Amino acid sequence: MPELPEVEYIARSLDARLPGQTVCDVVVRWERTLATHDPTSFRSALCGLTFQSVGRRGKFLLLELPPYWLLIHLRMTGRLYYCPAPQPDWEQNRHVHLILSLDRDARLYLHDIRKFGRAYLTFDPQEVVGNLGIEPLSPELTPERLAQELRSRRRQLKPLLLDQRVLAGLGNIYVDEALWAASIHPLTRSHTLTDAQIAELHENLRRILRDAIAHGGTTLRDYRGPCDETGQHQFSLAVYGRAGTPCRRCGTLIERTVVAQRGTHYCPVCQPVPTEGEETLDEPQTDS
DNA sequence: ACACCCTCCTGGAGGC
DNA sequence: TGCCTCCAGGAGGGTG
Repeated sequence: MPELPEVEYIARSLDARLPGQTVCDVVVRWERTLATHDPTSFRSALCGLTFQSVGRRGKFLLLELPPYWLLIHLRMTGRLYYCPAPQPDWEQNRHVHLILSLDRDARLYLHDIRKFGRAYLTFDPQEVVGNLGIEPLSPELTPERLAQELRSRRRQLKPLLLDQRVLAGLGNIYVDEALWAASIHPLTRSHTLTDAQIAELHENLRRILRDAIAHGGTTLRDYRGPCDETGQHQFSLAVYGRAGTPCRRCGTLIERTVVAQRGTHYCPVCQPVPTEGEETLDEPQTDS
């Protein structure tokens, strides 16, 4: 499932290929892929436009096609595949829902087994990504800013970190990895973290995201880069998908549980369950 | 404010 | 071998 590192890798790869290319034709095979248009208006809006740049915001790909922006969210199983010539296998693939024909017969395919991915065509990207929180790798995300985001809420840490309105781009894999690296239990209440824990979380979160980008992302099953390449970060995972295997730090078997309807992987020794005492101490006031 | 559940989807895995 | 059921989960919506 593409999260920040995978989307960042895809954006960089496409930014080296798409700028200067003009859209010659558009084929929509699954209408609901289009979040903002019907196939006819989508096609007539895009045809003749030229790519200017490709970037990322959270888990959204931002494809600049003046005067429009084409925003793509890959959700669970979405893939973008670029090739300099039409590929019969891809043209006929039943999971290809969108095909852009470019200059010199190049192709950009949107492939999505579960059909959750969405494409948004807009003049103003803020209409789509305006509610996203801070970028985890931005210089603005200092330990102090992270502390402010965490302490202004009283939520379980895992669902908070997954909330795109707070931090933009984190998904299930990297949240589990970051919490393990910082030795924090996923159910810990956000306002109970110490300065030291927040510093650990800040540092490890950013390190893991940078490593994963450098590794071309994590390929567990479906993820591929725009040239069909797999990522390599799956070999560096400490907890995600490792239930029943030894913790890389202490040797205890990694456990899997469910938090906020999401599979959650952690080390029961390195990430001890937060004690109830902290919370009751912190909120002694009761309703009257 | 926050937790919880449902919906969208399909392929893969497990049970028998 | 084959059929059936369950499960994974990002995001948005509704409910309590």
